[in-house]
Amino acid sequence: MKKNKQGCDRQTCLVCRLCLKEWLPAVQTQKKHFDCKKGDVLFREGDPVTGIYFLYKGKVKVHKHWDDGKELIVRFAREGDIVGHRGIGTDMVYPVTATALEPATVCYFELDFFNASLKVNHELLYELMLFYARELQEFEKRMRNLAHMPVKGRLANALLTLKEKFGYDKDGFIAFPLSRQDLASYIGATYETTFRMLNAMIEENLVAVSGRYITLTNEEKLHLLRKEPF
Amino acid sequence: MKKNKQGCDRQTCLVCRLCLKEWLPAVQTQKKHFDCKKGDVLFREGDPVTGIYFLYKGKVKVHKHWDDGKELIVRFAREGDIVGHRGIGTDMVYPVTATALEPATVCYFELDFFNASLKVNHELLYELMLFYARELQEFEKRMRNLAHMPVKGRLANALLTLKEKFGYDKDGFIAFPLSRQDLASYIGATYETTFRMLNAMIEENLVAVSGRYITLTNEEKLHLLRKEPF
DNA sequence: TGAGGTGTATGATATATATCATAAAAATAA
DNA sequence: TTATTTTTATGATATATATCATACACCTCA
Repeated sequence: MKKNKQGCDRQTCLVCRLCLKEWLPAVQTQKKHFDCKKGDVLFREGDPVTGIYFLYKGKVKVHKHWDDGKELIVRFAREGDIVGHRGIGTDMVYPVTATALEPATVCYFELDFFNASLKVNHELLYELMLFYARELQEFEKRMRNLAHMPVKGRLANALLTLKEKFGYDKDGFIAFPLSRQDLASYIGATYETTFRMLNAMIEENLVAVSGRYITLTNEEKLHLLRKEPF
Repeated sequence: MKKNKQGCDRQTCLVCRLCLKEWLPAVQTQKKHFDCKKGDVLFREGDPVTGIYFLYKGKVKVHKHWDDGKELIVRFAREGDIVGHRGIGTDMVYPVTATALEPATVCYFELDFFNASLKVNHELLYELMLFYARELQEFEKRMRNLAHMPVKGRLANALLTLKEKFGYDKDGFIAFPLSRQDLASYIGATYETTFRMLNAMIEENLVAVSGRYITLTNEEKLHLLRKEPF
């Protein structure tokens, strides 16, 4: 991960978008930019929290480890998304690791400055609060699914969610390519089971796959697989 | 759930504690109080969000349902805790149900007033944001545990957490009595497995049980069961 | 150009956990 | 008090999912 000199367009991240214009000059001087290549780690679980990142370009996975080799992917982030906010509010160590899935550029704020920004910019603080609130809702749902929904349903659900969140690319595939392993870690299952389930879904013509690219060919049936309790 | 006339001590909930003193008179006129008895539902999953609750007295479980009969208990709340904040920020329907585990009294704010309070009271908003942040961290951890940790570990972990959070009562039991079923729903397992695991832990002298009251007799070994990856 | 890693692909087997069935005990209601 | 529901208690069985083992295709990098 090395310093980037070009900087950003000053309108991608929450801070640029929601701070008072009087505060923006401070933002410009404090903000740092970094480039990282595929596989680079922005921060690692257990590291002391130094600051907050905003993804300016590229894709990142945020994951939590277990027992060396196993992981749970907590979230996928893309352009504009905040990363590292999980470090706020507690132990001052990141509870997760963030790894670039492709070459990426990030905006970075040191923690003190970010906190100062929150104190000064009510709107920013409010949006951040809402962001947390929405994430919390999403996680509780995923958690219930993990507890009660079978792997196939979780997979269907994950694919629908990815499609809703990232849309299709020009070739008609979900604009977020994923290795089978990452898909498995995201739904909280092993590689093998995920692989088999995905194959089953291909057989049933629910999805079609080209390498790491996936597309949904029967959304209705996929919806049935993630049937809600009510 | 019926109206309570006595009111509260004006220092238990976040709103009372963190609002500007100029705002407190408004708080006093807007705040409503309710009494509810064991089993009463404060709000139900799917209900439109009308407001925010603070527990003034008693204990409440916050749970999410699946497939009629199955549930996941998302959180236990006691005096001073906020309940219903999960309704903020999205669909405007509660994503969870809140049920009293014993007779309880709650302070209630209509959503509009609560939002106005957030706009006016920076400190309140900041604390709420931090609260969400901490909850999010906790949930991600629980989610990873759900994905990778066996039931026994999750049970050990839950008991340790409950003890840390609620402490012991005067008889030396965790000050939060729970039915086996609720314990099971909390760790995301069936009643039967939870029951057997708890029995195993009693055999091994890790815990002791008296009805719905539990105490930890060997915390060290319990800690080993929830061994962290690093 | 080969070597070594990483992701893909499948079958065989093990096992943790859910499910089903049933009953006693305890709490709550009538 | 009896009646009825809820909670506790256990055994037998089923099954979803993990684990283990192995092979091949495909990058990439030295």
